[in-house]
Parts: sequence; C-alpha cells; structure tokens
Amino acid sequence: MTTAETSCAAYAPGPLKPEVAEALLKAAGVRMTPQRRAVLAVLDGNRTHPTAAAIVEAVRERIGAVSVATIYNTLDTLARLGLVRVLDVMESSTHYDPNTAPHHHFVCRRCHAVLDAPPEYASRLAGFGGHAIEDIVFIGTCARCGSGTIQKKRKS
Amino acid sequence: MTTAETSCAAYAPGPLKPEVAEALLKAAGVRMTPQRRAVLAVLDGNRTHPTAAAIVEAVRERIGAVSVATIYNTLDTLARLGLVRVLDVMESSTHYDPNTAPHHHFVCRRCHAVLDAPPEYASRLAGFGGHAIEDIVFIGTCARCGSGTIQKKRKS
DNA sequence: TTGCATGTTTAGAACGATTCCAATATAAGA
DNA sequence: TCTTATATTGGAATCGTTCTAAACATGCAA
Repeated sequence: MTTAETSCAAYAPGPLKPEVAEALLKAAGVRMTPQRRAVLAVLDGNRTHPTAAAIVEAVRERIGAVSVATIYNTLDTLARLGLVRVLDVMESSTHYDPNTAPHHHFVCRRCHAVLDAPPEYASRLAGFGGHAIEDIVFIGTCARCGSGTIQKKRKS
Repeated sequence: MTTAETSCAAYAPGPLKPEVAEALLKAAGVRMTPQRRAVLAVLDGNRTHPTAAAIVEAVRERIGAVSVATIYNTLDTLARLGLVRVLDVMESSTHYDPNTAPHHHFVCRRCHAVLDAPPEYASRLAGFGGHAIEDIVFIGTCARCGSGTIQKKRKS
C-alpha cells in the first residue's frame, strides 16, 4: 500500500474499536470470525483509505492466508452495517467530457448520471493543507432519483 | 448509454467542432482518420459524459465496426491534446474508510493518495438543481507532489 | 458438552473495463 | 505514385471485482 499520512485529519475513532464492533456485529446477527476480526483490526484507526488489495495484504500479514472474496464480503458487510464508508466514484467506468472549460461534476449514486455543476461552483473553494484543488466531484442523489419517480440502477 | 439530460449546463461549444478539431490535430501532427472523425462527431456538443463503451456504440452506429482499442487510443490522443477531459476518480480501485463521521476527501492525481478534507469543508456547499449532495471529492495535486520533491506515479 | 442449522470461507472461474501486442492497412507528404 | 510513419485491428492479457459451489466453523439450543 502506498504510505500516505494524512495532514488534515477529520478523524474520529469510529465504531471499529474491536469490542464495540463485535457488539454491533452480534446485534446484527453477524458472526465473528478470525477473518472479520482481522479486517476490523486493520481498519481500526486506519487513516490511509486503503484499497481492498491493501486490506488483503494487511490481513495476510496478521493471520496468514485469506481469500480476496472474504475480504470483499467482509467489507460489504461492514459497509452495510455502516461501519465503513465505500469511496468509489464513477462506478468503475471512466467518463469523457468534451467540454474543456473549467467546471465541476455531480455524480448520482442511483442512476449513475454524470451532470455538470453550475459555473458558480467553479472557484468557490481554495486548496487546503497545501493541496491544489483542480476538480471537484459532488456525489449524491440527483433530482430525478430523489423525487421518487423514475430511477434506474445497475448491479444489485 | 444511460440517457441523462443535464439540467445545469456549464457547456461551451468547445474545440471539438469538426473543422477546428481537424486543424488542431493536423497542427499536432496527428492524422485524420474516419474513426477519429467519428469520435469527434460523437463528442461534439455531447453533454452526457459518455463512457468509452457508449462512445464505441455511437461510433459503430455511424461508421460500422470499430475496435475498442481504437476508441481508447483516440480518446487518449484527444485527452493528450486537451480536447476532452477524462473523468476518472479513485484510479479504478475502490477505497475504504473506517471513519464514518461526515467528511469529504481529496485525491491526488499524481500519487493517488486519498486524504481527508478538513471538517470546515463539510457543509460549505448546498445542493443545486434539486440534486442532493452527500459527498464531495476534491481532485488535484497534493502538497507533497506539488512541492516538486518526492512523487510516485503508476501507469505510464 | 455436543449437535446442528445457518452463516462463512475458500479457490477458482467468470466478468467487465482497459491495455497490450503484432500484423495489417492507410494518410498524406515528396 | 511511392514511401513510410502512423493508425487500426482482433485477440490475448491484465486488473479489480463478483460469482459459485463445496467445505467449514460459529454459536444457539438441547
């Protein structure tokens, strides 16, 4: 995993502390296994926003062999329980924009539409911590999907 | 392709107008081919932020068979010339964050680090056009990479 | 403590997006 | 027209992720 310490930490020790997590899992009728314990341990206090591959590697250092399927399953479970946030934008496909004028984008979590953000959002935010912001992607639920009418989704 | 009309259009008819584009390509020593012409035609004025697959489909409707490799090559070329913007965040890997407290993220284009944005960025922006914003991803060059010292990249 | 039903793990196959490759074809300047 | 650098092509290869069916283990109940 690429070591990347965070400078600006909006970090609060979440509900992944072993004991707390175990209680939550139990309450949700989810069984505790060595693999899950290891994933929880790897994530607890982790500020590096690891990928699944990085988690697999870290878990293997801890308990030896694990199947990547298990890691994905566990991460899905934790995400479903609200214990981890999944950071995935663009739904695994790159999109192309012929409009090269500076502007930002909005991505709908439900229908996966990519929309232009209005121009006034262009220069509203400066960088922070010495990081230069070039683009901004807003993620959420678009008006169509949010209004409860038509909505199309992919995957399950 | 998912039809998704934009409500907020920050759209300016860019340099993809056939004549203009051809001149630019020629100036860059890039040959004009039927395939490239078709890609340009598909993108010109296109506000749907299509994926490569959608572009392949549209180009096929126009000129018949094309290899997907050609589409990717062409898109790379156009991107290199600054004629299209590539919208890809997260570098094709999902990242996981155990910190479930509301906060946003910064992704470095160079080293692909994912950093937390400071809390004051959390509620600075409201939705627009009826779209509900749930998360924001800032993309740019992080302090370490920007300062011209260490910097690691993947891919070419 | 043991038994057991159900939830989990696993390896590997399958998948979708993208890139790579080597062979063939073609744009466009001389 | 000839030449040659540049493009296109199909298919194989790669990467991240999901699926599948079989083997396994957790934890409640007896």
